[in-house]
Amino acid sequence: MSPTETSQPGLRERKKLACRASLVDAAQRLVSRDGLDRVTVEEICAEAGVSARTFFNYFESKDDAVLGHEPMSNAPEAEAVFAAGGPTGEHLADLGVLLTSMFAGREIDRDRMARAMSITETEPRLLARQMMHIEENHADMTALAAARLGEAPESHRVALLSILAGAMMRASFVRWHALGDVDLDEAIASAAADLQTLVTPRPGPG
Amino acid sequence: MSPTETSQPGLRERKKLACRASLVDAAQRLVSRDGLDRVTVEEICAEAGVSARTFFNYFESKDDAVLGHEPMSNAPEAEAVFAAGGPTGEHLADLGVLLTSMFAGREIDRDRMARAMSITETEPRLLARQMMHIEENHADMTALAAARLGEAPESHRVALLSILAGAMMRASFVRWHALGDVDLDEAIASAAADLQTLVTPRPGPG
DNA sequence: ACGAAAGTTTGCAGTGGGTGTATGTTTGGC
DNA sequence: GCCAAACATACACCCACTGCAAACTTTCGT
Repeated sequence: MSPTETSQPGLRERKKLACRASLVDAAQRLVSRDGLDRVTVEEICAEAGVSARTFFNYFESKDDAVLGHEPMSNAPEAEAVFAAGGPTGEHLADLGVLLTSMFAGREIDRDRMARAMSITETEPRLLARQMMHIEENHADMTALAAARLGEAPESHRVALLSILAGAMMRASFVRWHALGDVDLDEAIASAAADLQTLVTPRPGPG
Repeated sequence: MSPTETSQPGLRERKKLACRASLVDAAQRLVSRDGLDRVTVEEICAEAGVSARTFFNYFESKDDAVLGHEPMSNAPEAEAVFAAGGPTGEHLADLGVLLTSMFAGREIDRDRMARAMSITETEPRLLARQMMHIEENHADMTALAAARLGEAPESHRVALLSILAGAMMRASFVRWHALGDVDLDEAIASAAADLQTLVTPRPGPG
């Protein structure tokens, strides 16, 4: 048998990926059609062909399955750059660069992410869940902000920068989804730029 | 019988208020002691002396009871000022003023709010819930932002300003809780000011 | 190729949050 | 005192989610 290049990660691994993907797809399809709380986990599982118990081996909650949530990857080098004063030196722009790096590696499930955003627009609960996931990195982000500002993690300014990072993340996603088919990078960059003009004093038209 | 001035709202109303308060107190006390998901609704109800079904006549969820959540009041005049270009003309500062007005009328349950913040620090789920409540006003805030910027509600900049408002709100609460015994107004104002210096280009030390 | 070891799926039984409904019990107006 | 509206309660129920232990499947050493 010729070794297929996709079989590199082993059969077990591939099966898990497939199962996970089919659960996310089923969840998104059903919820798009019927609404978040008119779809039960059992229905999703029937659609995907696994048992309900297995569902919860993959996801902590029904909501997570709809969002297709997986823990966010971190980018050590980009974080070091940001902590050291960032590429440009301006907080907002550098925050944008940092966010971009965090999502560099995963061009895979773009459509799934887009569908999650769509559903989120009509299901506030999912938004809360998303922000909770952003918050999971709050500790890391706070450490990063402390390093960047050269202040203690308890500093008010550090907390502020950390919260700002979360807000930028959210704004970027919203914009990315609104724009339709641009790269996430562009959405992040333009959100950062617009935010900069918004908060800069005397925003004259010229 | 001399009409006591406190009996103005009627007995029924007073009883409801008392019941609600005692539920919040019981929830906060038990959760502080044992943790959010080691306390059942039944325990809270036993402590407060009401039935479990009644609990859900007051709160949509256990989490809401712990937060003591009630819908946010709006301040029409302050909103008009903000929409018209705000007192100072700078977005961040005016956002601060607006937030302050929104919380002007309720000095009542300061301690309950403080306790909710404390518990939230160790219970991420509650944070998500809080942000969801902030989000309930998202539609209003978006309309307000659109008026202020003179742009359509779908505008990117409008979305940005609206998200920024949410972030400021959160930052203010965090700061208010961290500082201990300052007024909410001061916390909001100083958060707005710090945020301004953070995002202003070339933040030199002098 | 065989079998042990490690990893996964599944059924089952249970906890607890949350809701609809039907039925008392209070409150306020008359 | 009496009636209607508001409220509390009990009961029955659905479903998300969890721990446990028994299958089953991939992997790996030999």
